[in-house]
Amino acid sequence: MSTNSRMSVAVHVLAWIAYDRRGTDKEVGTSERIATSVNTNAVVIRRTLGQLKTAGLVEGSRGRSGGWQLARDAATITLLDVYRAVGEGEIFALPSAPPDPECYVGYGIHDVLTKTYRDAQRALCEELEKVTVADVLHNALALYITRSGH
Amino acid sequence: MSTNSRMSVAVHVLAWIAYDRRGTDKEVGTSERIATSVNTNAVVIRRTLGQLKTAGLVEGSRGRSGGWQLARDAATITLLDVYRAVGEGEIFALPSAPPDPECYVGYGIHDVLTKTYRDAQRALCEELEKVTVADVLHNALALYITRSGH
DNA sequence: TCTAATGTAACTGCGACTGTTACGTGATAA
DNA sequence: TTATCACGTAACAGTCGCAGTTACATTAGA
Repeated sequence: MSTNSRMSVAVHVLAWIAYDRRGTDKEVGTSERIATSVNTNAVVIRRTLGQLKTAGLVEGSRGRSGGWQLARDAATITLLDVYRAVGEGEIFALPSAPPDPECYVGYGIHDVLTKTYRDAQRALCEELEKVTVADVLHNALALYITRSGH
Repeated sequence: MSTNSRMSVAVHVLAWIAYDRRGTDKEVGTSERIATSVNTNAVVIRRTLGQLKTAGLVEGSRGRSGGWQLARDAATITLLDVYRAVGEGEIFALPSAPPDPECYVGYGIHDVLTKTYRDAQRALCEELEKVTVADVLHNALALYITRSGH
């Protein structure tokens, strides 16, 4: 499957912002700094942040000392929110060319598949809804502490 | 998301083969005939059938009067079998470039995401497992009868 | 007003998928 | 035995989406 990594980038970005940096020299979350952690280009981060902003998950301010903040508490942002924010659509695609309507099977197959896919995707979304950005951040930090020896 | 339509094509193909054509002039299921119903090229169908064959879902015979048959009863082939047969991989991808290991968040984020994705995908697979090729065929035929007036 | 950050257009490179042609291989009907 | 028919697969083109990058306008605080 040829999926994209926007979901992963978005969650990383949100977890990064959620991490409390008060008292450090990197207090302000800029696209440049976030890009360093994600290891990509700042424009990629800004594109993702634009989607998260449209979805009401983050707030950005321009100009000097601008940057990004969460619009809601990290514990209230689920991965389903993120999934929808980054515009992830259908997991399964129907062929671009419609099937032969004269064929007994072809006539209704697309409608049947559409319904089946919808059910499957609902199950996926319910699972994503169980996990919040705060969970992800917590688990990531736990790994940092237990594994890296810092 | 930029998914492919292999899953849809594969299910269509299996449902087409599962449909009982005894007594008709189209008794033998060839890639050419199946392609007509799916409205695509026969080679595309053969590629898909090759994967289904490898997975043990269909059996093909070559030569004159060759064609395709199901290797198992349609009621025992689930959409999860198909999903695996066509080599659908991960729904969500991680970025190709690894995150910054020096960053508190970047250090463990990929492992956390991987686990979360696995849980979500498991839920999806469980849903696909509930539906069989026989179900799809049955529902598609029902639509043909109730809607088309045939 | 200088500086630093966002917002976005535009372009490139890359890879995956679909569709197509072509041809070799295998098996059977005649 | 041979002609026919269907699979198996390589090879190629066209399309599309994503990721990365550069460039520049816009915005707003120090």
